[in-house]
Amino acid sequence: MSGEIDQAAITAWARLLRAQKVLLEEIEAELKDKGLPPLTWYDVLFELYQRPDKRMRQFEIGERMLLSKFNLSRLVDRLEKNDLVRRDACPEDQRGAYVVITADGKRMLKRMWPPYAKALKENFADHFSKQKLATLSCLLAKLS
Amino acid sequence: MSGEIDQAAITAWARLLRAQKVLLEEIEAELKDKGLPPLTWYDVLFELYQRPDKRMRQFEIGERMLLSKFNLSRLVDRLEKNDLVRRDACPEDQRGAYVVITADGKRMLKRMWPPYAKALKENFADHFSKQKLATLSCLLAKLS
DNA sequence: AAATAGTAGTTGCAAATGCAACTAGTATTT
DNA sequence: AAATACTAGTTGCATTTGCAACTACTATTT
Repeated sequence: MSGEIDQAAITAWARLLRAQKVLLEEIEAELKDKGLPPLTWYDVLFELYQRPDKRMRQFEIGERMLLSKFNLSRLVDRLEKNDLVRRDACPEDQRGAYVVITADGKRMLKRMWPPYAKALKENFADHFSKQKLATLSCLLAKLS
Repeated sequence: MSGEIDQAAITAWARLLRAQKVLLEEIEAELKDKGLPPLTWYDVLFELYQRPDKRMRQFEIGERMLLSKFNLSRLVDRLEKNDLVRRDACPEDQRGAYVVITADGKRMLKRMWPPYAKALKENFADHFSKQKLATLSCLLAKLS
């Protein structure tokens, strides 16, 4: 509310930036090490998997993942090329299509989770008590 | 320490990811809107500016900013092309050079700060009390 | 002091990202 | 029902990132 920004805020921001960067790199490295695709693929597949009908419109994925439509368009291309998703006709709106997770996609999700979880645990979860995790989570929620 | 990763940890991680993404986008948008270069440029310039002699070896910048040497090499190219830094000879080690911030570089730093600070304040600092900021900062510190 | 290993930085190439312009369909206005 | 505005998604192009191979120098071994 006041004019100036606090030094404490800058420090916190710097740490947030750094923490996330390190963590992301660890996770990506772990996935790559196992010959698996990048984290973004997991995110898309997981979003789809969560849905009762295992499908979403592209723009819905974009909203959830905060991804621009042009990038998403090509990300879905890549997933499709690897048979992890399929584009199904969308009778309700002929402009777009449903992105549907395939059997291969579900398998990939299962294969990606263990290394993802491992990296997350070692580099993130294990550094906090349950109590502190809750606090952190609660604080970060204020930003969304 | 235990085998499984906690749901609370996953949620916290998801929020961290999301918060940082939104924030970064806001900041970059603010800079772009003012016709200014990306945040990474600010970071390099600031690292240099902080030094008593206003210069650093490339690998030092890389260590501080967690940037790979090849990306850094080209980032410095871009900065140099815009006269924001200079590469000075390094007599102690002929393999590399000193990256030095120029007068233009310092000016750019000053121009970039207000929009950066504004975005940071509005999208981050203003959402927290001093107390909560300290807590957040302290928690994030555990990850470095 | 020659040989070997290691480090700093660059460069070519492939993949990913960001942007603007575009196509094609939907919704709203008149 | 024609015209206009809007939305979903794609594509071409420029910039950026990531990787591997490379050059050039420094440090360590023998």
